[in-house]
Amino acid sequence: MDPAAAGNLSSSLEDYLEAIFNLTADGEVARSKDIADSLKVAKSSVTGAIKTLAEKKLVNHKPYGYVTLTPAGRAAAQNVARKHDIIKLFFVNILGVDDTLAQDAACKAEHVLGPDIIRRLLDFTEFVTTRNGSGYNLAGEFRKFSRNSNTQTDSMEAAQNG
Amino acid sequence: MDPAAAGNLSSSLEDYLEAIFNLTADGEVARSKDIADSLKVAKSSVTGAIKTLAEKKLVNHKPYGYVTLTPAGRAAAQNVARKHDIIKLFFVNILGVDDTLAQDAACKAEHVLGPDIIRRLLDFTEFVTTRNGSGYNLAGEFRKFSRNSNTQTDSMEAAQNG
DNA sequence: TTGACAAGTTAGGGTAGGCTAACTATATTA
DNA sequence: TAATATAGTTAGCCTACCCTAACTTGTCAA
Repeated sequence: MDPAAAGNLSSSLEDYLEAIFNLTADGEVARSKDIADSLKVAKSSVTGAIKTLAEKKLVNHKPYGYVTLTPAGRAAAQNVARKHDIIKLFFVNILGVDDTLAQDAACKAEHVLGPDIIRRLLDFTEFVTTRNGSGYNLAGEFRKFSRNSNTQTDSMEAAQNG
Repeated sequence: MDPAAAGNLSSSLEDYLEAIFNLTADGEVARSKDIADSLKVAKSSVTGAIKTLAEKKLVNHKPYGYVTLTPAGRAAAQNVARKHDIIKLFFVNILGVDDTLAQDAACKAEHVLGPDIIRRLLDFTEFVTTRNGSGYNLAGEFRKFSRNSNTQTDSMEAAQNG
């Protein structure tokens, strides 16, 4: 897991890596077409990204063949995927965000939150969940609290949502 | 506050708007040089961004003059600044993140979190703070919980931090 | 085994955003 | 008021991504 290569990845390249990771999770190989579909980009964009990732030794690829992650690529992808899961879990389980929205937001936030904040977010979610087991349902109480304080601002927020 | 103009701003343009907002907060005018300094970009990059923002009617500007926000620009900037504050407050007051790190992370996250999540984050911070007032210090308890579970992973995270 | 269709690549172009260097305008100050 | 320093602009270049269109390769079924 070469830190020099995986350390400075753009959001875009992290997305490609994550997509390959998800596509190959069940032992399948990733094909260019599937990557394009899952990221909703053109096939040629995938070719370009794969080329860049291959130069960084994060994926294995020979022309017209499928794509697999190198150990370094797998580590980097796993790191992104882990961030994604932690963020989404916090959004859904603690904040009570709708699953789809949480998914979308996690896809973006995963590229901007560093390891310190991610660790704390994970710990916090675990902390609240643990306390929850020991009698008091903090997330549930927050749900009630939240419902009361937000009724008339929703339409204005919906208009801003992107 | 024209939603068509302010709705599709890039992270970069939001940063410029926010910088102008902060520079003009105390009734001062914003000068190109100051914007460049605060965003750590070249003067010519500011000129280009200002031109784009002026086309979108978000700033007032005449060549070699200073820059002010239009009502629409002020609304958009305020929205970004508000997001920033809410995210940072959550990081610092709830997660116990260091101020500088929280500031940096908020600068990035403010561009990717939508209004629904921002509202919930604000509510949640308020909820925890309110409960805190009524006897139980949740954030403080989390601080203790967090300290115990993280001692040996820190060096590895420091290496990844960017 | 050979078309035909699907998958992948290449070529070329567009936008956004950054940079440096050189120029122009403004402000300061001797 | 003229010289100089600072601020702002312009021109030109670069990188990162994305796109479409056209071409090449691979594969599967008749």
